Amino acid sequence: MSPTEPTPQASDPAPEAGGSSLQSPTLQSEMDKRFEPSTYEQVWQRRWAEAGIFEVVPVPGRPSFCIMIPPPNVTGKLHIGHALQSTLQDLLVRWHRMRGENALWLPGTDHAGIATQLMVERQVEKEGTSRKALGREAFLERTWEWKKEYHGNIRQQLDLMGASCDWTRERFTLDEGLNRAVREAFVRLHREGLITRGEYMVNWSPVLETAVSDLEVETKTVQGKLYHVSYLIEGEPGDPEGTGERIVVATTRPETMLGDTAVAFHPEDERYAHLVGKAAILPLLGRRLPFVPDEMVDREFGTGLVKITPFHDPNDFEVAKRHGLPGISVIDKTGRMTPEAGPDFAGLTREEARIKVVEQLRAAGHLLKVEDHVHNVGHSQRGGEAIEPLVSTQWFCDVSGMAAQALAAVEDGRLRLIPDTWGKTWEHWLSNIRPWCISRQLWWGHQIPAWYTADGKTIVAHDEEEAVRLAGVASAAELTQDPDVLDTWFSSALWPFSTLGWPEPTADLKTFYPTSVLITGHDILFFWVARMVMSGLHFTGESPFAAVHLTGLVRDAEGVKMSKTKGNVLDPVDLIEEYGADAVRFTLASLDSPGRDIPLNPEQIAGYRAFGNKIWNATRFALARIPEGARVRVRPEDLAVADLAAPERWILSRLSATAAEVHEKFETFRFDEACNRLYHFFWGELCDWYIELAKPALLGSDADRKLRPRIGDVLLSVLDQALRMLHPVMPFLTEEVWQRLPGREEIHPSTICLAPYPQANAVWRDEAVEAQMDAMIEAVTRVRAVLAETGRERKVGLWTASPVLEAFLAEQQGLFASLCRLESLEVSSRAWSTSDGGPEDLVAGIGIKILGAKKGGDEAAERAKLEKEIEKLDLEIERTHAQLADESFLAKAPAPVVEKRRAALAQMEDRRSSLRSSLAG
RNA sequence: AGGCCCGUAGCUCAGUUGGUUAGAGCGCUACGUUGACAUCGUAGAGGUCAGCGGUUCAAGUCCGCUCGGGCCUACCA
Repeated sequence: MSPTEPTPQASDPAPEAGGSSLQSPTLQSEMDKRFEPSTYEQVWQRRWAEAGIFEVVPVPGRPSFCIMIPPPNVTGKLHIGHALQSTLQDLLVRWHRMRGENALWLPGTDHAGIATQLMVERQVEKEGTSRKALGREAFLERTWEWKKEYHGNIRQQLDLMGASCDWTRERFTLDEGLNRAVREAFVRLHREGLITRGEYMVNWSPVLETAVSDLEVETKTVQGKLYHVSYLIEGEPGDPEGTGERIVVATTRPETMLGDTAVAFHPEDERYAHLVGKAAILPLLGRRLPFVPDEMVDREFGTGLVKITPFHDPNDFEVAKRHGLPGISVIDKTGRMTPEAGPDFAGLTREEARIKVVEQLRAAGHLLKVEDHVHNVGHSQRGGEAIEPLVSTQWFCDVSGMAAQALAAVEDGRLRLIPDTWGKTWEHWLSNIRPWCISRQLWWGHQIPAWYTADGKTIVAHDEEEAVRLAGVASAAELTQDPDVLDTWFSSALWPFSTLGWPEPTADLKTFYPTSVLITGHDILFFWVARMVMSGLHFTGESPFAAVHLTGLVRDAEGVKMSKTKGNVLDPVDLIEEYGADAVRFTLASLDSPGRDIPLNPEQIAGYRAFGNKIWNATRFALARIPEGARVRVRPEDLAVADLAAPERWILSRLSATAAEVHEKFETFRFDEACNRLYHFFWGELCDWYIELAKPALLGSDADRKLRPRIGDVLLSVLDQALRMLHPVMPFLTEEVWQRLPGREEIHPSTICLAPYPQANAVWRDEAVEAQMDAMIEAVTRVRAVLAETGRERKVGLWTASPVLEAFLAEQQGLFASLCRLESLEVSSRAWSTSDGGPEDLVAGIGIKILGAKKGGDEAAERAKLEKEIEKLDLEIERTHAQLADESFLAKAPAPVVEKRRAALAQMEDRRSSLRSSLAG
């Protein structure tokens, strides 16, 4: 906010800060010529933590803003994608904090069931033991130890990034409170009939030995084979030789034929209608396979006959259900063949069995041909091996009703997806959703709150005590708890409210729920976002956040996905070490444009580090050169524009315009454009122009200074507000530099983190001075260019037909000359004549005449350049003439557009005549 | 198989509801070091906006098709 427009302030210093400045040791020393982020970044992070300024004590009456961190894997390491997401989350939370809101960024970690268990398994295997040998209790103890050991890593890395999380509210998906929420959710869903236990076909990972959900299966296209196998048709009873008729089925998985119980064909397939009531004989095992007609079969594919393996293929499972066919398990949970596969195959792996089945089929003359065949095979996302569809008893959650709710929430705007192109994907997935298999045969996770009695009853309860009561047994000893744990995403789905104390109606829940925005990668839209929305709507009646900002994937400089095997992984910790966290943050934020992946080039980070150096040095210059007693001004009357010279009025106007734009860009999650505005304001407008315009007064005599009242105050105040505007993106540098500004303690006594965010200030907007300055800037640039090209003596004449502009130029004559390093400058109201010699030009209504003598230079090249420029103008003038002669353009285009074209035409014609006289002279 | 996104300067990308001669950063070229910054300054070169067709007074922008790249979803044995 600007000093003129007070809003609720976060300016009350945290008690620990004691109202005094948070001193950084580096503040004691002179500012070095170069900035060195590593000298102050972590110093500030520690100071801020010690002062507790990110610990939220909600102030009643203020708006709340809350972001839940997408909890990283507790034993993991932050990758560059986390760095991007953390940057954006921190940016938003710092922005809202500076706007005086109750701004909470709640950190935490995820127990990440499979991933963590695998890591610990690998560790104990290195010690020569195994998970199973240790037993559940001992293994879990090891896993908790592991968690404790690595837990601090995530915080440390977030600290490096400058994350302003409230660590007093940190949560872990397996901690007591969240476990309570998980049990509550499970019991409620069960009592509503949405969670059930049953025997169904699931995606089984033989390596992990657990069921996984549909989402954890990745379909990969593989080059496989299609085996054509001939089956004999069973003869009439009492006819042991059979009819001699053969049929041919095609399969990509011959080993599953050992579990076949039928052969299917399309009900309308004339070729096979006569087979109804008959059966085929399964080669190798001699099992009788009835023929069944079923719509599932595609008549065009293969022979139009499909072998049915109810227990090892999801389609076949459905067919078998429809026709009452039995199923036979021939593959077990470790991926080996069962005794039911027959003595020749029992104990073999799936792969070995395939080879042996094919061998035996070939030997028996049943293998007709083998074709190459490209098909899709589901693979385990974690284990990497082919998923085995298996029938097993699992817990399922019927999410169809919740999915409809989630769909509606996006449709009616309670939840915004950003960018909104994700709406279609959202709709497609949610309207085709299937029951969610939520049980996992793992140990690390939330154990399912279900108990079994000796006589086979299932009791679902919040805890053992309740289970004993409900079961009507004497003690827990008579009950066995389900050994399985819940899918990790089941607890993550509750994250936005379980972290705030749900199911208890806590103060935090009231203050911060629903949360404001979720920032995460689009890769977990279904895994996590959709499930949070579903459970949020179901349990709280509200979307858990008002908006989801989905970021792209961070790629390498060439746009290639980062991967360890390619060796193109950029580690945020390394990048911070080399460039500083602020530069990394600025880069990531400025690359976040909607719906795009993010190519990260270290050269670009270096560019933004240079920007940091620019900020550093601009401040260093200001502090060294401002007049005695100059200070940051807070109140508007201290910087009344009426007293100020044009450059001061101009930069304050630009500052105000920038604040308005940045506000709009942050509001709409256009972090890239906000960063670009900030960059261009600071470097392009403040440094390149305003500071240059200030130099004659700051470095010159008292007389020079008299012409520029309050110049020091203006420079410091603009710096102050620019730093505050930049703070959410570059927290460390802005704090380090801002602390040195005299008078900044009136903005906030201890830290920029709690200083108000600058807002547009209408009294500073000055369209007239902006127009005049724009014209001057254009003219200065043109003069520099002409002088550079022609190598003339630096003597220049300006003229303009506009009296207002002429007066302005006359007033700024000294500055104009200094910006172009001119020896002399004349300003007049009339054009110079060709006889005055020298090239001329006309930009933004200002005529330019070079009055200085030739000092050499390539005359032919100059003429060629002029000619080219005139040619371009000719073309454009001709086009514009044609357009303005077009009746339909004049009739249909809006008047302002026509007016603009007319004005443009006049300008182009004026300019052309100027350039022509240059050529003539 | 269906859906989505992308194709703009050497590279990576902006470009709001269609409206001046299409922008930025990096890279490149020339010049510049009387003290904020060489992590710098000044200026410059560089684009038939993938292609074709359509709508419109007007298209990088809207529509259709084609080509090229990427992603997601999907049970064809």
